[in-house]
Amino acid sequence: MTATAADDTNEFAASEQPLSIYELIREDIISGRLEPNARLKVADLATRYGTSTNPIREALQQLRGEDFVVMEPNRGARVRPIDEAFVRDIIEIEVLIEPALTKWFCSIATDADIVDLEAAQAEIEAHNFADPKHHGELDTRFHQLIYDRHYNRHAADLWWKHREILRAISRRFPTSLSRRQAVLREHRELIEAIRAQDADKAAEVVARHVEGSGRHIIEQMGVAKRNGPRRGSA
Amino acid sequence: MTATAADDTNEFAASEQPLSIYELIREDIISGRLEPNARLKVADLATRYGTSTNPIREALQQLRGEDFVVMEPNRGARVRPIDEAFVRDIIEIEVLIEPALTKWFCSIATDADIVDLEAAQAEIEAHNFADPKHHGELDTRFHQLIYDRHYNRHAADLWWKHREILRAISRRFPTSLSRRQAVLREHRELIEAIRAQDADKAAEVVARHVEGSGRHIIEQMGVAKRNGPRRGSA
DNA sequence: ATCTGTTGGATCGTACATTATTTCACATTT
DNA sequence: AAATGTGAAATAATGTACGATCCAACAGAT
Repeated sequence: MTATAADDTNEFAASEQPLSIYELIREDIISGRLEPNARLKVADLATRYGTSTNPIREALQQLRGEDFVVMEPNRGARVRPIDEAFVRDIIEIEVLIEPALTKWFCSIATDADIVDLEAAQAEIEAHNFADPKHHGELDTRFHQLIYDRHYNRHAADLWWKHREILRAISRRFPTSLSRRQAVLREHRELIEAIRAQDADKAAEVVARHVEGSGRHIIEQMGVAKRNGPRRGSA
Repeated sequence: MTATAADDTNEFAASEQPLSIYELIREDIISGRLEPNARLKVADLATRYGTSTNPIREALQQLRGEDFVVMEPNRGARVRPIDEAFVRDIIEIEVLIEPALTKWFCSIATDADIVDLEAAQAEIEAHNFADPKHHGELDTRFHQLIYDRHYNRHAADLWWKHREILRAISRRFPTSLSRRQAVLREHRELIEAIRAQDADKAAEVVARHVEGSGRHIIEQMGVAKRNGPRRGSA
């Protein structure tokens, strides 16, 4: 799979080839334009994307296979509702996988790779969390440098899929100041560990990084829920 | 062995509702009736399952999302070809996930759970690898006792999916005598570790178990390839 | 107020049209 | 004459339209 359409925000999308219906719906789910638990009527989507219903149905089935959509017989499809438990489940898997991927990267990293990582990190620090969405893209690119060339495509794809889901969520929440500091610190620690060829240290840092990221997202979700869905004044 | 497509679903005959097209195709892929890399023409499948093409197309899309089939634009679908690298990738992920699941099981296992595990193990030993397919079912049930109640549904589902793929492959190969011994020994070790509440030991045993299982499958695949490519419908 | 028949809407299955690809005969070239 | 390029027909995937079926909400009657 390896959908390498990572950094394009489908605005200049028409330049290459028209994205498939599947990709369009997927992007709309990840970006939040189609909200979690939103009903997905094939007729509506057909008019929305200017096609007939059959491509919509097939795209939804594929998305169901990827767990982005849930379907009940004769009752249609909905965007997968994402709750704290779901995020926790994904994070627990990533805490296992990402350190393993990182360890291998340590054994093949070159000077050029270190330079790339430092450049990506510099961009993150320069941007300094100004825009949550853009930060998400930069942060994804940073970690992608480490995982993308891994020989285990299955594991890398799994990371990517989880990453997109998490990005879709964290996009809606602010990043606390303490979390920002931790992110920057852990990234720097990670680069240092890789440079020092200390695979165990790098794995430990990544595990802590993922764990902390997940905890932060879950906390933000809890805050958002306590403050009530929409309906601001209290 | 020709055909016998009809009676192969006997074990689940109690199921009242007719299986969906998706489930039928999926079963045919896992059971090997649809061979790896086989071309999947919607028209053929439509006549095969006695329906029109649309349900077939949607089922294939879902299976694509689950990575059971691969599709190229305008060139149709094929059963995912499974090679050694693919198995290795899955095993590497399982080596990470299964120990973690097992550790948690240690903390919640009851006497009744131990009894169930021993009963499942007794069945495996009684059967003694007489029929590869049946052994696969028994072995799956053994491990399922450990993973099925885990709170992390995502991880458990991932295990189940990988398990089905591996079962589909190993079903075609014999189990070497040394591997058989190892399987039984490791299962007993695992039960003992759980009984002794030694989570680390249990995790270590499981990691070794998965690793060995994967290595064995990959070796068998290599043997099969050297002994000449399969006869088959192409 | 609960139950039942009706109605509206959406999903699901079938048939057909369109578009792309593969195949194979045939002509051209070396 | 063998090899290769061309093009038309066959084959199969993709898209569109429509009828059948199922479910949910609602109106009216007991």
